[in-house]
Amino acid sequence: MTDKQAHVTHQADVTTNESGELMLENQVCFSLYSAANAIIRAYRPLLEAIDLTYPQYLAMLVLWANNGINVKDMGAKLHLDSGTLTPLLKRLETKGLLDRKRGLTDERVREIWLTEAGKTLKTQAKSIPYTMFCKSELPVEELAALKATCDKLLSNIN
Amino acid sequence: MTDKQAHVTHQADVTTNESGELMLENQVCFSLYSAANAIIRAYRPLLEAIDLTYPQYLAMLVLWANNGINVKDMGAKLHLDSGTLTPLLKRLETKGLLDRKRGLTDERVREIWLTEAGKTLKTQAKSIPYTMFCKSELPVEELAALKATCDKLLSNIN
DNA sequence: ATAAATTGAATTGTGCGCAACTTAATTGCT
DNA sequence: AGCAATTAAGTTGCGCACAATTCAATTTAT
Repeated sequence: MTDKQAHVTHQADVTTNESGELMLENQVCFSLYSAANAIIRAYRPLLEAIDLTYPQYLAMLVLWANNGINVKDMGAKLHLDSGTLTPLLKRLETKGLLDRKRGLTDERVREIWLTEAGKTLKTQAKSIPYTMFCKSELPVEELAALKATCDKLLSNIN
Repeated sequence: MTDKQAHVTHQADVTTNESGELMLENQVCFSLYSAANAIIRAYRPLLEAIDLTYPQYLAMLVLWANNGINVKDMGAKLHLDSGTLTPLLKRLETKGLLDRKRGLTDERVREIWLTEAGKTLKTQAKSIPYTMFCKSELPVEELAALKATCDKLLSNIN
């Protein structure tokens, strides 16, 4: 969306906004999109050291806190569906970090259990958040505000 | 990175931070990543009406303001490389929205020129930013702050 | 009890992002 | 002029995201 559109909210015909509403430079969404890409790019060298991609790292974060979680619940936490998670989890299984077991009471669900290697990896991942914090070169307060706005945006949009 | 890490900056061993530094819920980057995905998801129904994806829409925004731009300069504006842009621009060419012409003075460069259909599409795209602004349900000031922080983050990280 | 509806996961297909590499054109150097 | 270095774009390959669909297991309604 375009920045500083308050005056637009008072007119029916948005397209008459002459002050460059279709200019890339004014679009909040583009900034968000580019920043998210840049963040993932910045994570890459850190995650290569433990042979994970950023989405794989997120899945491991969920597992480190919720070992044995199923695909649906992990998807709810990560805002991702089985179309993304199933192949991702298969790759992590191939790496030997987890096992994908069928639920005992319900054959449909897949429970994801960390292997010892998967549990051990947590130690090596501990330094990553602080390294990223340093790379950002932003004050904690601004990062907190950024997170709060992103969380609001996410819940408003869904 | 993890939220509220100020106290961590004063200690050498980051891994001793016991207060959940590896918890998904505290990670600014995850919020940013999820919000960016959600934004693109929210654009989709609007862009389907004009048969564009979000990255294709961004390329069209660049062209509407800079007709005849080359791939390298477009990449600089969008923070994307030729590996992403070449196939994307080929798809837009297939749709009949642009022509990819060789530079006259330098045979290496590709100049991207809008067709009449490509120029015409701008009219239909004009209402999109305001629709997205409404979907966000956030005050203009907060969106402006979000954009400012994202822009800073992007330039600090690169 | 059984047919219908729902649910959890997997599959298929498309389009990014990006690293790594290739190709061809241009520029710089001597 | 001639050759090395650089540059712009394209290609290849991998891993997401996600819509759409499929399939099997479970739940529900009758």
